Amino acid sequence: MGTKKNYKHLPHKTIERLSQYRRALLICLDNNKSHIFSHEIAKIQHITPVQVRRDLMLIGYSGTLRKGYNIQDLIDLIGTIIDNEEGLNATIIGIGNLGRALIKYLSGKRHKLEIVAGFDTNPDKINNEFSGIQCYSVEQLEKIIKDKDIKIGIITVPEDQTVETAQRLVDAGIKGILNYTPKPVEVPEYVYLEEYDMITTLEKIAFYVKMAEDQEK
Amino acid sequence: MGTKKNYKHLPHKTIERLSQYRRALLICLDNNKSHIFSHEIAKIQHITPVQVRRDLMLIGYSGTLRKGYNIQDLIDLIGTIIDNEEGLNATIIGIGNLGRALIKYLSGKRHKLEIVAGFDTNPDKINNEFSGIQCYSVEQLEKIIKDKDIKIGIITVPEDQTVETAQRLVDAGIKGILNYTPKPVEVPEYVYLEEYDMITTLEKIAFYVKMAEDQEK
DNA sequence: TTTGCACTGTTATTATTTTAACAGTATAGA
DNA sequence: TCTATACTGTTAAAATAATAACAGTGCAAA
Repeated sequence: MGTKKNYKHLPHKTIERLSQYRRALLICLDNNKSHIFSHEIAKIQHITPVQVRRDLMLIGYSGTLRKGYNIQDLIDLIGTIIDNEEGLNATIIGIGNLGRALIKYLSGKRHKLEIVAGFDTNPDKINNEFSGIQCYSVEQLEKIIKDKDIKIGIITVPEDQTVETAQRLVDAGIKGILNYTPKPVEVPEYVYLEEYDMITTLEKIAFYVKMAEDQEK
Repeated sequence: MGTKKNYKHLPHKTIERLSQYRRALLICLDNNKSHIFSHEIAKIQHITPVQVRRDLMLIGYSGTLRKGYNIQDLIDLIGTIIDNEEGLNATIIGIGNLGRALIKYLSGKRHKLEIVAGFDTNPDKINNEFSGIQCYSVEQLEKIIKDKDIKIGIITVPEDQTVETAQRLVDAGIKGILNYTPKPVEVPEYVYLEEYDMITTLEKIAFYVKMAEDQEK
């Protein structure tokens, strides 16, 4: 009777926060802390302690009264929930400034989630390494994705190549796409798609800054 | 009785979508379309037509039956809502790969929201231009922010400089901060803060890819 | 040993966001 | 001129997410 927790029904927001909790916990671990209180996590994440406790309740983790949560245990548990046990390989298509920033930042950070290849059309970049990641010609996209069992594709190509790139990724059997270009793409429902346009975030901030200023008057 | 719409109470999610609608509308405008249906916008944004119509209702915009929404008018209206009439200046601190990617992408895209300066500590970068944006020494941060009336700061510095950078921005009188580093910061409540960690997005995708795979079995 | 305190864990409530239902209407075609 | 169609706009309902309320508990100080 495998009564393994059914993490499938965790709220989307909780998933995001679990990732953020882990990030914070890893920092605390580096600082030689062994336990942490819900209100400490909450402060780092700019949320309430209740929300932290509620999230942890949902994943079935119990802390110790007056001592808080064991940091290492919690990191491990979050890992079993959001990480793929066998690891998951990702690739970045478009080794421009953004692509290189991502490679540099992501590589080596999470051993269950690795960037294993980059792609570009520029001959100066092809066959070079960036932060230890090999850059291939996009012509080899399908082959490398298959060979290296890549499941997630991060699109950082110039806007006019976005749609074609996404299509090739889908055809190559990719399961998740993160599109950092401002051009929206369409994918079959079996591919998980996340689109992030930096200008949207910026405009949102601008809106609330404006609102705050109007308030003052 | 200035019954100007009170956009202050628009849902957060609607604000985000308005920015995205405008992005999509601008593309359609380039393609010489004059009108667009709610279901067309919806398809681009991967949402339902109902949600589009509801958002537009909230901002008080009316389309034409059987003709849809006038693209230019809608772009203009969204502009009056999310843009600051006098424009809003922003700056990027940290002209590494990510900073340069942002400058290149954002500069010239929205005339009411401009990157007007960059900052770095590297002497090779200081006093150079990147995509037309002047890079200054961080030593001049406070002065330039005041002189150029900068309201929004985008942090793309190395992780260990995040907290100090945020503090200086706050002290310099910045009103909104977008933190792209993985290190969370604290700001007073009068500063609007948005934090974005790319690894969170990626881990979220990994989670749902994993879920989909588990499903198959 | 008792009382207050500082935590966790859970249920209940409220707020927010999305989705559904449907009323209204101009156009096109019969 | 009647009817079906293809839209918009609005209200109602449902789903999701956040917050509040509070019960439980063990330590610590008196």
